[in-house]
Amino acid sequence: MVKYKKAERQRLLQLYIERDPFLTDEALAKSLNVSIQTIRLDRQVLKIPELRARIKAVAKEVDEIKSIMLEDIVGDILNVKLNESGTSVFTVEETHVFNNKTITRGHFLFAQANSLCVAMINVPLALTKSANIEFKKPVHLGDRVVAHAKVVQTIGKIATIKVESFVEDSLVFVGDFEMYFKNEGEVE
Amino acid sequence: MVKYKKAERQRLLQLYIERDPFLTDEALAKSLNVSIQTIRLDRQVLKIPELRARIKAVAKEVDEIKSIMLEDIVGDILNVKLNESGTSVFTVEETHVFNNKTITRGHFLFAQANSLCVAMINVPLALTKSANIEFKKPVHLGDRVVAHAKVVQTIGKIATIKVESFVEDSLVFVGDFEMYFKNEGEVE
DNA sequence: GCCTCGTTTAGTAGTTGGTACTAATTCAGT
DNA sequence: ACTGAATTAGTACCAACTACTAAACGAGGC
Repeated sequence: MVKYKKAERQRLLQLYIERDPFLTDEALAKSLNVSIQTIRLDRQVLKIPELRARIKAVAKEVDEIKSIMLEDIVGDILNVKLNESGTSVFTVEETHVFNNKTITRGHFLFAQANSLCVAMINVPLALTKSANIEFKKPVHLGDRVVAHAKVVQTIGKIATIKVESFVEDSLVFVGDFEMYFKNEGEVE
Repeated sequence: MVKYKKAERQRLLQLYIERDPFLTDEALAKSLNVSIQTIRLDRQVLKIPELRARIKAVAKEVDEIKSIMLEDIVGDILNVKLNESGTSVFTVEETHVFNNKTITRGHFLFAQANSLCVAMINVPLALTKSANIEFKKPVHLGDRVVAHAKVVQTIGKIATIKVESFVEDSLVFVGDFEMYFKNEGEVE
């Protein structure tokens, strides 16, 4: 039942809402031991939006994240000549780097290359059979990674694709991918 | 300005809300060319909650999704003997498979193996230098993938790790990873 | 003591996006 | 033309606010 001073109360308010954006003014008023009006004044000066707006913002964020996660593709694919060549651009964001570091986790570079290979094969479903990859240089937060892929050969149901990824002019990743053409309804 | 029949309208209603949960009854009423009351009756029979509840439900997913995405690790890592061996378990969910198919996108299997290799190296930051991987069999939605990793040799700043991933007793993925020990503050 | 200014609280009206309900109207099929 | 289902209209109520005015409180200065 402590009464905080204005500054401390506003600091706590901010903290509480950051920790749990689902708190109503009423709940906040009770836990900070002031009236609802005070909470509203505080929110106003701190420019914290109301509960519904906060929830909406969180939900919008989730939507974006989900749509990114549900994509088959990592990176934006450009200039695909089916069964020939293709290019993909991928910009490294916070979610792609190691915690509190700036170096990109390798599997995103692999995923970009792999996605590009899948997209270049003109069949309903192409699966990666094998890959031989090399990480040439660390890639950092904010880097724009451009992957170039070329089909080297196609024998029967297997295509061999060479991928080279660059940040600016420096080679960061190379990979040889063997892609397998899977027919619809095929038994595995 | 078409008026749909009841069944068709309710089908569309469901579809619209699934595609965009942020639609108000008013907006839905306009696009389906009926009154707000009809939309509310429809929602009631279809057991679709109101806008705020829908948004809230979406927002509540945030913690799970975010924590999954912000993790450095794909899969749960068990039994790690540093610089020796390790095991990781990864269950394939909807987000990991190709759209409307059941086959896992290869880069998640790679990511699992790669994450496990990173976790097994007892330095502040281990980077993948190269990998030689093979996808032996397609992995499906719901499959529980167990990856076993063994350090084969360590020479200087490079460790070689062999990873084998299984679904039940069948080998689905093998990979040889070269991991590079990155010292703190090292220039790249 | 009293005065004052900043802070807090109280109270009112209005908003959004609903629920829950009743009653009236429209439409479709016989 | 009638009937039952479907639709629309209308009302009261709710949560969680915004925006505003006004009153009460409280600590420091003279």
